[in-house]
Amino acid sequence: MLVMQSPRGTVDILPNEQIYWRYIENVVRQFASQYSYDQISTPTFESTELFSRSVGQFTDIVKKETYSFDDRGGHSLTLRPEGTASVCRSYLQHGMHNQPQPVRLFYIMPMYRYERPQLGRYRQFHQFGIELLGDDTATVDFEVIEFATKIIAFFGLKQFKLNINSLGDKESRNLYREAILNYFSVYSNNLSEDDSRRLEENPLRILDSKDKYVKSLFAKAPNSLDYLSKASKDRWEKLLMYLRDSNIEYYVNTQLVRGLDYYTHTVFEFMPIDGGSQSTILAGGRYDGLVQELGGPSVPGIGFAMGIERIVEELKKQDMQFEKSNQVDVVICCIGGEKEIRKAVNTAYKLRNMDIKVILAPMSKSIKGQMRYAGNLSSPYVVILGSEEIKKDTYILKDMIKNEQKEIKFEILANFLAKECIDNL
RNA sequence: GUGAGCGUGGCCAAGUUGGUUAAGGCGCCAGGUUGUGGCCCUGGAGAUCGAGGGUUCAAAUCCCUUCGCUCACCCCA
Repeated sequence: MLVMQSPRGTVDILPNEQIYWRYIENVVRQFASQYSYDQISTPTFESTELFSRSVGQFTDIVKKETYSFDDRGGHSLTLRPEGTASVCRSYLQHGMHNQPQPVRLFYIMPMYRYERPQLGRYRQFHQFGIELLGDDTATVDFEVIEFATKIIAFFGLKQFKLNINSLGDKESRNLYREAILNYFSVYSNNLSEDDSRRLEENPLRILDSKDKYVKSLFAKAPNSLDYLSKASKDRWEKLLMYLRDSNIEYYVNTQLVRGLDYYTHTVFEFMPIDGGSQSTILAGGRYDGLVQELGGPSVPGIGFAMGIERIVEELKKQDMQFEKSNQVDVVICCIGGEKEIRKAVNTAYKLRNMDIKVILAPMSKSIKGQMRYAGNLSSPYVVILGSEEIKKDTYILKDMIKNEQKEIKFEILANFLAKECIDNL
């Protein structure tokens, strides 16, 4: 039946879905503008090395989820699995560290991850994200979190709660990693395959485990906040203070660790209270070592990414009313032959010059078929042209809602339509 | 990558102890007298039952393979 279909994990965004996308994009752009973020777009593919150096070559994302290939020149390229690394690369490449700091950027771009598809999880998906580079004070941690909070609230996603945690700087993070490793190693014989693997490769990830036994161990497990250096602890407390001052609701979740290696200090995530699996809708954090890791100066950064497909899913649940964006004003129907059609074509041309949204009904159909077509488009008006009208140089204007029609001259028709359709511009 | 469920015309779907032309609804198209939509009536197009192979006299219904979707893991936005 279907000889060709879109590759696994990819979807067509059909006309009736576009409305959600346009809406989200508009909202997001408005927020970006309010917070003074400028848009950046980076290439769909980058040198593979960019991601292994930033995201981390031992993370699952890089290890088993990238779309990588060699180009004809033998360079290994990778479809970007996330946006932060690319933005940092661009920041460096174009010397944005020489601009007044911090630099605020946002993006809306497709991302690629080779994963098993599920609802809300695709191989090509889209993210809106912001990055703030060149300021390491807690004030911008607050700003970024505030931005995220406002956007989530704007979309009416009340069931999503802000979870935050601090991983500390590199040193604190390493100390903590050590502590986790020691603590769980004691129980290593009882760990599942997945969990022992995690413990070996990326100990912090074990805090994400859904295993009941492992979860029971969390209670007495080392707490990341206890391993923060003085400076880390200080910024963490400031951030919480700022949040409290603004009455931004947050939940300190010391089990919150992220899957990308570059995160330091603040990490946060919007998760639903009754968490399903593909349920995180927005997540981010600070990445102070990243730019340097890419060969640049030591530039701190913080940002977040929001999954647009996941927002769309949520909006669909809300039963939102959108205006039909492509509503035509007038459909022109013909009764007769070439002469009538010729005049109809020219009439459409003249009305379009006045910015009226007008289309011809399909001329191969009978008048009944043409009217049905106009009805299906819920066109508020129909103009009918027949031999009688040609003779008198008049037009029949039918109001499809009131079910009334009158025969008028072009001037009157044009003036009327111009007036009626003015708010559709 | 692991485990489970599902896959019938554009959409929603009946039908599975294997057996004549694979229901129905929506949508689409055309008519219901000569130049007009929406309601109603009538008719029509459209499915090699996801694909490939096998078992059988006979399969949408059984078996195998494969593709896709969904769910739980893994992971993550």
